[in-house]
Amino acid sequence: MNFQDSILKGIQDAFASSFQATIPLEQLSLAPTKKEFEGSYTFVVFPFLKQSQLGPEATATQLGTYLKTNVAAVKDFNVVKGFLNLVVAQEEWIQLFKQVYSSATLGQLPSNGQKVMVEYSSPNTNKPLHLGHLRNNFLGYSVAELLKASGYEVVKANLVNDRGIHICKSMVAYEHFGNEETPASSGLKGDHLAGKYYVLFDSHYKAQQKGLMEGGQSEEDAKKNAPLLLEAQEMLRKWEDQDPEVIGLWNKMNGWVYEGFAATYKRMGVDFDVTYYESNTYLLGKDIVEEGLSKGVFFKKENGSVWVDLTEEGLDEKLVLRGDGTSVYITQDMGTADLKYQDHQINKSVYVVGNEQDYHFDVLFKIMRKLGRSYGPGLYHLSYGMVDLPTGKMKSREGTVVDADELMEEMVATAAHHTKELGKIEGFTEAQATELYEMLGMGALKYFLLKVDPKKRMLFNPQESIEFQGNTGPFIQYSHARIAAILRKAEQIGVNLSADSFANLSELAETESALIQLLNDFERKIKMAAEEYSPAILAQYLFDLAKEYNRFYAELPIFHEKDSQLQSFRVALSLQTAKTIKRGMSLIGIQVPERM
RNA sequence: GCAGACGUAGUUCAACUGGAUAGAAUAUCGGAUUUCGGCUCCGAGGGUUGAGGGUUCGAAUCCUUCCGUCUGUACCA
Repeated sequence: MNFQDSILKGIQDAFASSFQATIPLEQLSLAPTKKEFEGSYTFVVFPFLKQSQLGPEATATQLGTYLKTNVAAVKDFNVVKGFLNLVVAQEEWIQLFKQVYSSATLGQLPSNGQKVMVEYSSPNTNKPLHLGHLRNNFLGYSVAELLKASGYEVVKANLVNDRGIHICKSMVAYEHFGNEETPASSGLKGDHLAGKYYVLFDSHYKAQQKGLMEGGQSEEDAKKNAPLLLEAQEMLRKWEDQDPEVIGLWNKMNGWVYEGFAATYKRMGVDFDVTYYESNTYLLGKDIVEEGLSKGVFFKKENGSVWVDLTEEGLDEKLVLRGDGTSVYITQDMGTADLKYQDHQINKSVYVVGNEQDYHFDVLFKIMRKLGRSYGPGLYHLSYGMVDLPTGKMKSREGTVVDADELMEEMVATAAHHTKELGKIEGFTEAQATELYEMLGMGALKYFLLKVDPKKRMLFNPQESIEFQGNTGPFIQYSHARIAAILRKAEQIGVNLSADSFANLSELAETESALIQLLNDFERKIKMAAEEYSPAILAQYLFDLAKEYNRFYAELPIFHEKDSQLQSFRVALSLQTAKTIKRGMSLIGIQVPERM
């Protein structure tokens, strides 16, 4: 039991003895004290005035008096209005630090026996990934890692949209204009090659429309009748009939795309335990429609189409199967939800998908719950906001998308440029330098995209994202490298790092206890970030930790400290901070260097 | 039209879920350092939390009415 728990227990006892009131422990909580006031933890008494039958100040004072005499950790207290600020005894901080310092499982909570699937990325195979996908992938990866750290067993899944009219468009264009071009012959990454033909399709399609309209057709008709579109539709039919030639081309082009994606994923540092392909799942879900009809969850209209009535839940009636018996989007999603459960017996299922699909997932989850699925309550849509550019909205058709590969390349190049300018890499081999640039460039990018609350729409500012100062990834990476330098020196001169070496320490500076307080908060933050599916919570924490460390570093000497206990303690504190930063950054997918 | 999300220093974001004088970063201005790393640290200015009303001891947060921005509302995926 650490002293926070003993303080809470003390408050509970104080209510019992001073006010004859029983308050469940869950209702009591401590907040960190604002820095303008003296103390480390604050208890807010307002909510408990009914139990105390006294005014706020009197209640707080009575509680404070009780705590000071009965709880060892509480050295002193002060009362401001209804806020009881508690000053923690120095020895308690040192005790707490020893506890944190000796933990063998830093940043890993015990298993909770639950299994969760996190589906993210989910690309289309007709074009390369862009900035929006970066947010999706970084979020998905990080949330999966956070869930793992907070005790879940995690399955990372990718559902690839590898079929449909958009893929056929790329294929049709390739047939017309491809001249047997391949990634090898063109020097293009496979996904970029497919994307090139998707764009070509669009421009030729538009030209045909224009021609038809000049020939007298309405815009609407021209869109429907353009030969290229008809060809793509015909190709989709052939694909569904398993036409060998079409399937052959489809396999060939998708193969190129997967090679391209593999390279992109590798650089992004994300991975998957399972990959689902829509070409395998798009026919699923029809049996669920039958099930829903027999359970009375769905109903049939005169033309044979099947619907679900969600008006009681505040939504509309929603189609789940067309009149001709063919599937719609949500039909296969129902099927895939069941498939995921059959394959992995998951308790929870997280979908990392943009917020333009809020309505869709609302409907899907309500249906699965109505059908009584055991995993129904565990369905969660991690809905994230769009990424805007300073120039305005991203639009693929207008060519204002930011390509993921290009952006990553640019970030790494900028990191290289910055680092060379600062000239801190003497002694690095070429390979080490390259590795460092990669770490810094990707760290800057990931941190920039993850530090914002996922739910919120965010602005991507290219200039600001590659900054190395302020609330950035490289600032935190720098802090780690700096501590690593200290640890190297400590080892060299043989500083004793065992907890015993500072056993009799009794005086701490304020920045030291503040650091301990932060270090102790690590696992709570992991838990919070996992529960809210928000890597931003952890990112913010790591920034605060790095800042607090830098303050400590600026204020107190380490190797110039004469007292060997203090010196050992400060190096140990540095070590613990480095470990925490390293582990925390890994949970948001960022690596930290030993030197930079 | 209907539904939902959002609106916080010049800018980009926080605010531990209703708590204290709304905090960081950045930019601007001023300062520090015989130290183990000047990508560091300290300080200053900068706010009617879109507007009004309500609930509460207490509201950026909850309710309500406006205003603004965005998304969704396909027998598309």
